[in-house]
Amino acid sequence: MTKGENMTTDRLNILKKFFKKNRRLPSYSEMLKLFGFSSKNAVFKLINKWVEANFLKKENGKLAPTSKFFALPILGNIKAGFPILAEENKNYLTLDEYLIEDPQSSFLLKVSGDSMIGIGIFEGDIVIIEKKKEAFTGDIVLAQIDNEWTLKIFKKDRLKKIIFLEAANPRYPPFYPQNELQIYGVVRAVIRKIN
Amino acid sequence: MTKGENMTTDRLNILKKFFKKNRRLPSYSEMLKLFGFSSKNAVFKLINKWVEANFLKKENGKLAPTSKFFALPILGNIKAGFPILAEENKNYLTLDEYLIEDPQSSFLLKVSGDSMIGIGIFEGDIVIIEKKKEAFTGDIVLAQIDNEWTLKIFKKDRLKKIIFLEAANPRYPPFYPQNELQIYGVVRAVIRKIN
DNA sequence: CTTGACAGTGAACAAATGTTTACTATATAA
DNA sequence: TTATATAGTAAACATTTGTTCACTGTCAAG
Repeated sequence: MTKGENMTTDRLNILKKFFKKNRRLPSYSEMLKLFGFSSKNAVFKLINKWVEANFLKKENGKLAPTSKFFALPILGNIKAGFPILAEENKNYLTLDEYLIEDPQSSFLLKVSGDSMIGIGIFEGDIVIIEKKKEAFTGDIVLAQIDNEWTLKIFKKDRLKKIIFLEAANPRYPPFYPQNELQIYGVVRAVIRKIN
Repeated sequence: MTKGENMTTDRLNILKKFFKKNRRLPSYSEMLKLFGFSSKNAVFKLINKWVEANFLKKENGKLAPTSKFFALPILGNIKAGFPILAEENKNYLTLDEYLIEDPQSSFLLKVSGDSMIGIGIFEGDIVIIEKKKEAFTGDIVLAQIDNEWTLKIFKKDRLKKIIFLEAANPRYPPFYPQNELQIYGVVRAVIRKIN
């Protein structure tokens, strides 16, 4: 990596920090100060490099970050050979884009209880739930049972045409609803923050 | 909720979709078309309402979304009483902001293997790793053992002054490093996408 | 009714925007 | 050495920006 490349990566990081803080890109005049230039044309050329490198894009004459701008590098399998930390073979992932397909119909839920430990959902975890009223066998659903809310595994016995809810913890028995069953959504992702 | 409020929420959703797609806010002229106005002043007034409602903010005369703009509602405990889906008592959370404190020193890793199933980290999960070379007892670390990469629990026996790595799976024995131990980072979050 | 708030139109405008052009200095490669 | 690409300065400019002011129609409350 040459001196110049280091320079532009540094500046790209400055730009990323600005966006993280302000949730927008700075204007060219703001970048002047940000990068320590004294000519807007210097900014102009720098921006165009980033556009070519696909960190930014211009449409309608407006500047915007690309997905690459935000993305974290995702490294392959843990068990892959030695050079997993190498610069090559990188993939990128933006968490929000990866996890939340439709923000309108999604919400988060903080899990309490241990009814789902069998499939790795623990107390304190956050689950992303997509609002919907139907589910398929195997879906983890948010349902209302006896005026209480729970996460359970939705099961449908096709032969017997019976619907029931199962916990992922042997200590809890399966639940067979008497009448209709209120399903509010299905779990699309599990998130656990450590520390 | 009145007709008017519905109107503005609809338009806010249009704005959110625009941002999700373009990663920037539209200009007032773009909003003209977006919202179906024919006067920029209509946009101006609408924007100011959203600024007051803290969905957007203006600084330096520049418009930007707030954290509230992106955030998903987070609903309280599953076992909480009936009205957990009510509009009140809402909290909001932005995933990227919540999960990634320092994007510069973080990367993602796709987990393979079952050495961590005991603490709910499964094959296919994605872990967010913060690059660092030191760890505390109990940290889940990414370490290099015998030219192979693994996630293990870092343990320090204070009395014996011994460092060792533990799997969260009884099938794997603890690892006692002969010489020095290469630690590359510690796991800060676990993410599992379902479906 | 009247009144006032609300939602929007339309035009005008200073300020800021991104772009272009011409030029300089520095470093790299032939 | 010469040539050439790179990184930046400086000034000029059309276009677009967000804002302001004056005005209109509509609807609900007193």
